[in-house]
Order: sequence, then structure tokens, then C-alpha cells
Amino acid sequence: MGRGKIPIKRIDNTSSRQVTFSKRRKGLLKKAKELAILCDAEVGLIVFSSTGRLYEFANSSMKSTIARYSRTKEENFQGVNPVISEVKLWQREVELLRKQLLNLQLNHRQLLGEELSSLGVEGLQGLESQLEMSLHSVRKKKEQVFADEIQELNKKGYHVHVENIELQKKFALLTQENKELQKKAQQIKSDNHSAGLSNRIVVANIPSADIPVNQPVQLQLFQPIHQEKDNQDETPKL
Amino acid sequence: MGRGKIPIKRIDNTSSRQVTFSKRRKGLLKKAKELAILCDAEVGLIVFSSTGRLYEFANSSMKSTIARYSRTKEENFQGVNPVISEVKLWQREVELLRKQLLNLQLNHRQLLGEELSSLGVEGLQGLESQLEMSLHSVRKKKEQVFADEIQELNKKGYHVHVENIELQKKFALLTQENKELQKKAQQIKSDNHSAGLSNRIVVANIPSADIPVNQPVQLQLFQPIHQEKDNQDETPKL
DNA sequence: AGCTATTGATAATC
DNA sequence: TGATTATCAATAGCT
Repeated sequence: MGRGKIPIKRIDNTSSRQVTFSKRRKGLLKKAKELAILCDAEVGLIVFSSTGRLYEFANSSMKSTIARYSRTKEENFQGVNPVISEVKLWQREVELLRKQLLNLQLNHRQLLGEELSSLGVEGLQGLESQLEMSLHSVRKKKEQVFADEIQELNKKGYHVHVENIELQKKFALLTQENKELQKKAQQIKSDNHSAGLSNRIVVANIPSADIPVNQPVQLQLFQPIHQEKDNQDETPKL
Repeated sequence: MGRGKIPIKRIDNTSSRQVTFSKRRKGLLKKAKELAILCDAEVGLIVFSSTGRLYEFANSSMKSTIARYSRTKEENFQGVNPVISEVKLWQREVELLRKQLLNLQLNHRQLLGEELSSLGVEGLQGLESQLEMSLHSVRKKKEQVFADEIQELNKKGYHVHVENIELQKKFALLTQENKELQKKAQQIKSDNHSAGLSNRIVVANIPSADIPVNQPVQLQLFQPIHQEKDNQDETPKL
């Protein structure tokens, strides 16, 4: 598959061998991954380039795959083993766990809406109602989380609001003070004028009417939602 | 690369998964060989089918490839030359399986709407949409099952209907025959009367007009349902 | 490292 | 399974 076919023998030209290596290595790794995913297989792939660099793929872990490999290989030509009893114990454990895992995996996949072919009508009905219940709980939970968050925000908002009122009071006091200072300044100025001196005192004229004092800030956020909205599930029960 | 492209995810259908597995496994092994030959690389490939069968390729030897691998990784597997550590291998396997099982169990419980506290808002949203998708698939599947059943029933119903018509035809013929026999019997009777003999022949008078001949029986059951009814899921996304 | 013409792999089908 | 074939994907040869 390429512009022409090449014989399967060592490519002599070093650079084109390297190019081909990197292309085909990529392809091989991709295909190994795909096989593992598509067919639910445990795949381990080790590739050393001719320069000694390592490339690998393993869908579970290389370590466990190699372990499984060596176990499998040994069992084939090792009918009798002196340390059987303990090993057998563990093997049984593994077998049990594998079974549990497989069962759970099937169940899980069905909960995800896959692999439904093995289910009959009652199974499907059961699954459906289970999913409905789950969905219900999840939505409840989600709403609760939102409600909690909103409450928290409201609380914080209230504190900010209180703080705000305090600040406004202080601001009002300052404004008052300022006005009085201005008045005094004016007085001094006119006194100086009449005395012929011009020792200017500048006082900032802070605007005071822009912010409505004691107007409560709008702090009410969304209210927690508590309407049941699950009656949309009007699937015609056949 | 085939009649159509397939998404890279686990193939649900068991038999087609197995078919794909054997095809792709073959292809993968071939490509591994080619890479090793063409590019002078050291390749080791281990594949376990989901049923646990082992397939492998190694251009030098799996043992030495694994040895080189572990050397490169600077880890020493006792895995390759065991017996002492066989128990340890199994223990590790048990540990791994236990972990997987626990993970899956948590996930599973969450899919059942339990143990949701560890999830944040995004987690809950994700779970919700996943459940919605699952519900969708399950309902689809259920409807399909019903549709199939109905089709099957319709087919059977049609056959019964055809058979019925045949029977009605035969019945009509028999009725006709019967009438003619009656006529003949009457004739013989009157002949006997005039001859003075009374060798009575009794012929059952089968009613013939009670069943409406060729009236097609009502056999059309429900039609398969194919309307999409999922736009009911208008959950307000908060 | 990109770009195609080509071959190769394989999904669907029987 | 095993064979066939229509399609899609990988990649050989160039740039």
C-alpha cells in the first residue's frame, strides 16, 4: 500500500529504512490500540528500533501483561508444581474476582445502554425504570447542590450588604465632615482676601449625592428550584 | 477500511467482535512481522483475547525481548524467571482486580443514583446526560423488540389467514358435495318408496351458510412504532 | 515533514 | 468458519 509495493525484506538504505520504521511503527501502535479497544483484548507491544530506542504500547499495563504472559506460558508446560496449594488459593481468588468483574462490567454496560441484545422485554423494562430512578436521584442531587450554592451566595451577599450599609454610614459622616471643612476653608479664604494674602488651600469637592445612601442593594439571587419536572417521562407503556 | 468505517469503541455484538478480533489480530501480527523484517527492529507482541487465549509474535524470542525491555525500563521483573515469586504475581493480580472492581463499583453505584456526594456539578451534569443517553438507547431497543415481535405476529397471522381461506374453500366444496349426496339420497328414497322397500340412508345435513365464506379475518395487529418521541427531555439546563 | 497514487486491510455479506 | 468484494486506511515514493 503505497506508490508501489515493496518486497518484505530488510530495507538496505538507512534513511528510507528509518522513515519506513517511523511510519510503520506509528501504524502498528495504532492498530494495536484499536484491537485492544474494539475487541476488548489485552495487548502488549514492544518495539526496539535498530538504533535501540524503545517504543511500546499496552492497554492495561506492560508489567501486568508480561506477568500474565509468563504465567500463561508456564502453565502450559508446567503440569506439576510443588508450591501448588498456596498458588491455587490465589488463583481461585483471581478467578472469583474476574467473574465478579465480568458480571459487573456487563451490568455496567447495560446501564450505559450498550449490549442490550441479551435482554428480554422484562429486562429492558427493569433497566428503563432503574435508569429513570437514577436520573431522578441525580437531578435531585444536582438541584440540591445548586440550592446549597445559592444559599451560600445569599449568605455572603447578605454580609456584603451589611458591610455596605456600614460603609455608607461612614461615608455619610465623612461627607458631612468634608462639607464643614469646605465651609471653614471658604471662611479662611475670604478672610485672607480681605487681608490681602493668597495662601490657597485646596479642598477636594467629593460628590456626595451620586450614591443613594441606604438604598438596599439587590442581593436576592435565584431561588432554589423545587418544582418536580419528571412528569415529562410519558413514555407510552406498551 | 472495509465496507464502511466503524467507530473505535468496544464492539458490542459478541460474534462480530470475535470475527473482527481474529481478522485484526492476523493483520496486526503480519504488520509486526513486516516491521521487524523491513526495519531490522526487535518486536514483541502479546495479545490476550477477551476469552483469555494468548497470541504472540516475537522475531527474536519473547523471553529475550521482555528481558531487554525490562533492562531498558530499569526494572527487574522476577516475572520472567519465576517459581519463587509466582505467589507474588497472583497476589498482584488480585490486588489489581480488586482495584478495578472497587472503581467499577463506585461508578456503578453512581449510575444507580447512589453515592453522589463525591461528585461536583460537572460530574453530576455528565452523569445526567449519560443516563439520558442510556435511557434513550434502552427505549430504542425496547421499541425495536416490540416492533420485531409485532412483525412476527403479523407474519404468523397472515399464514393463519391464508390457511383459513384454504379451509373455507375446502369446506365449500364439501358442502356442495353434501348437497348433491342429499339430492341423490332423496331420489333413492322416493325410488324405494315407489318400490315399497325402506332401506333408509341417513345423510347428515351439515349447515353451510353459518360461516361467511371468504370474509377475510381481521389479522392486522399493531403496527411497529417508529416515531421519535425523545423531545420530551426538555430538562431546563441550569 | 506533507502530499497523493497505490496497494493493503478489512467490514459487510453470503 | 471461509471466501468475496466494496470501501476505507496505510503508506511508498516524491517534494
